[in-house]
Amino acid sequence: MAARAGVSRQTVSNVLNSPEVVRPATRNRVQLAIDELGYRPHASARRLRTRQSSTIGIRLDPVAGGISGSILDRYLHALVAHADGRSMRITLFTASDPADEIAHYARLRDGADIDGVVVTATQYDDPRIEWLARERMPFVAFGRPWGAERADDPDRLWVDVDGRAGVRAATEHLIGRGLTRIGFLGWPAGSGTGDDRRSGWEAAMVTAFGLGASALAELTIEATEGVPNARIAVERLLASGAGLDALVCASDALGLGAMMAVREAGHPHFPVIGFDNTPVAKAVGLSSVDQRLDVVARATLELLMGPEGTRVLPHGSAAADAAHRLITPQLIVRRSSHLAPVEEAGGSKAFDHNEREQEE
Amino acid sequence: MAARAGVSRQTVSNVLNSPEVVRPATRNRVQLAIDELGYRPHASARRLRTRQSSTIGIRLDPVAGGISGSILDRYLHALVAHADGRSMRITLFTASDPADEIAHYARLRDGADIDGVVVTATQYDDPRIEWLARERMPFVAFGRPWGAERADDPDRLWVDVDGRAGVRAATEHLIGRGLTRIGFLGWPAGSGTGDDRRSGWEAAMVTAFGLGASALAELTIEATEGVPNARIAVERLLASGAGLDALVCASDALGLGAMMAVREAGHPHFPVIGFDNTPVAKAVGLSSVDQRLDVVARATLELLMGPEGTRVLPHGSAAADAAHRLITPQLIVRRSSHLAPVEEAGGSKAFDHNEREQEE
DNA sequence: ACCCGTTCTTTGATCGTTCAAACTACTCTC
DNA sequence: GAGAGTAGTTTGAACGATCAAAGAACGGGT
Repeated sequence: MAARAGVSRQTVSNVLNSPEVVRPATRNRVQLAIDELGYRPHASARRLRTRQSSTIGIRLDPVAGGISGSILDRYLHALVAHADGRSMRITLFTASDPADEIAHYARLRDGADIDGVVVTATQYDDPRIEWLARERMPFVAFGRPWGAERADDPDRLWVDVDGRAGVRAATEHLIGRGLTRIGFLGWPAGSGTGDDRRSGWEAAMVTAFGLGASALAELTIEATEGVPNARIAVERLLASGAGLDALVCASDALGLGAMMAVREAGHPHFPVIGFDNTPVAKAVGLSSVDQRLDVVARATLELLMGPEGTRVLPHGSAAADAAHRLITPQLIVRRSSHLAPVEEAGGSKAFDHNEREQEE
Repeated sequence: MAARAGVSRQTVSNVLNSPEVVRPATRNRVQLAIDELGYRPHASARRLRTRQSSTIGIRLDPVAGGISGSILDRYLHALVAHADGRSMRITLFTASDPADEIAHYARLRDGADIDGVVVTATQYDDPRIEWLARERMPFVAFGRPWGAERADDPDRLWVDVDGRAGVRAATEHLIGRGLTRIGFLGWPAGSGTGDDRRSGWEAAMVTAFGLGASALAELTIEATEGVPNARIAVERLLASGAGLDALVCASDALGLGAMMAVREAGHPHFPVIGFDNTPVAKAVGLSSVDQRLDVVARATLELLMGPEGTRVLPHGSAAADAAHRLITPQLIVRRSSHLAPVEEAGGSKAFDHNEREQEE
């Protein structure tokens, strides 16, 4: 015990946890002894006494096949960095299905291993979220609850990226460059995220050109996620001779597939924009919409722990207007959308000037 | 306390930790009470008493730019899964540079937050490894210590992937298909990993065709990591009219760039093979060498905790022959290397039959 | 019956912290 | 100058598990 500074253990504890109650002179003396002896409180002892693990659990996805796998990765990185700033730690687990994941939640909570969880890859009527809410366990979902259900229930915290706004910005960027027949390559209707993104394109096209439903449908292509699917779909489209000026895509995988198809078909300047700003998009020069995962991660912790707090808030303590956060993403313009013969619109879009740096 | 089964706390503890010392009848009775009450030991209390955190720390890289970023991700996933099987948890941290990373090690160790660490992205004379060895903190490096230094020091545990063997297998696969002028697209000489991979190609070429140094040099292309760099280098090569039959590459990024260049130059069947088997390779049908990160992760824990153990072994307790593990990777053959007009060699190489499944 | 060795179970002590209450020293008030 | 109030510090207890040693139960041999 570092009571070598001639004070009691409790005073040491106070210096570390509530410095303001300790007289400055004493505080300095203790601090000096701490530095000198290199004393660090024993984390487990503290956690035992305070009944707080200061740890947040998150499931590490089994690398979701596609190239967008790195989204979670980047989000996780930002989350860990911000958590560190709040003296929180992140612990990982893996699960094979939602039921398994719930079992992990229960196990980790019962063992006082975690104070709360971050839920990713949310689905319609997600059983995990229902369970967490029922058990009154603190959590934040990355992903809105799609569908009619309680998206504004203050007991179900969530953060999400405003895909609609992002795709709208991408579309308007192309419109601003003088293009008119801008297609949308998205997933089959029915996925919340996909429909949301498409709605951004739709809004931009309707606003700019007043298109009707049939015109919009004509400009829409569907492909399930994956580079080859997109490639095939776009090849087919090109073969059918549909006159398109550009493509906005629901993901970088779709964007990459589209780009490969149009380039091979001999259109080196045909503009394509993806979504997610994955490393691959950067690598191949594909314009894309960046989710600003750093901002999302910060918002996640703000919901879970309050704006400045250093501990996880109890379930159900959020104000109605502080229970959800929708982050506006940012368009990153690269070669794939400004190589073209069309004049540069000179807008205020972000440019990616680092395009070649820091490849490892 | 679950002494509701009519026994003392210690007996409950024994049922959980050393069931063999408890009489079966008692054990069953206690187990029943445990299940019934849903009792879980308080992890922090146990950790305080046993002076073991049962936690391994690992740094989460700031997403290393390139498309190979997902390597750590997949390794991490496997590591977490295996750790769970040994009742271990993984905790993450981020660091801006080696010194910062070392500071994290010290902090986490002094706070009894971790029992050991896994070190990734190792370099020549890695300061982190020197520090860990000096402090006698348990650790395993993912990556051999390149250079002359003590690669066989039993105090410096490491696992790595045998890049040489992987590239050799890839090259031999092409040779088996009747190709002869097989080039190697690699990073500039001087990186341990890169030189190791090139040596596999060299070995295969020398064995098959008895090439000399100048012939080998003629077939070697250099590009720094990154899709565009590879693309440019290969475009240049094609323009210069060097007659090549196929390309083996040091990474998927190089492979992807090469593939884009040869496809655009009108060679849809020119075989290309990458390395790392990233999701992107899978997505675009690029043959690649898979690092078998699951095996690497298992080996990591075996070095850190012994073949079956459930706790981290003290530093320096490894036998000389159990301190390092070199994992042989596996060639995954896809369209990029077997579309060709050349006859299929009918070898025993692994095929990737899942190519389109489970894209999210 | 008695003692003895085994096998199984219980009892105190302890890990290192923080909580809650008690104590000390000092200042202020009337 | 006695009592009340306040700021700073110390003391005992507790968090919930495991360790080490002591105690109880049970057969078996003499």
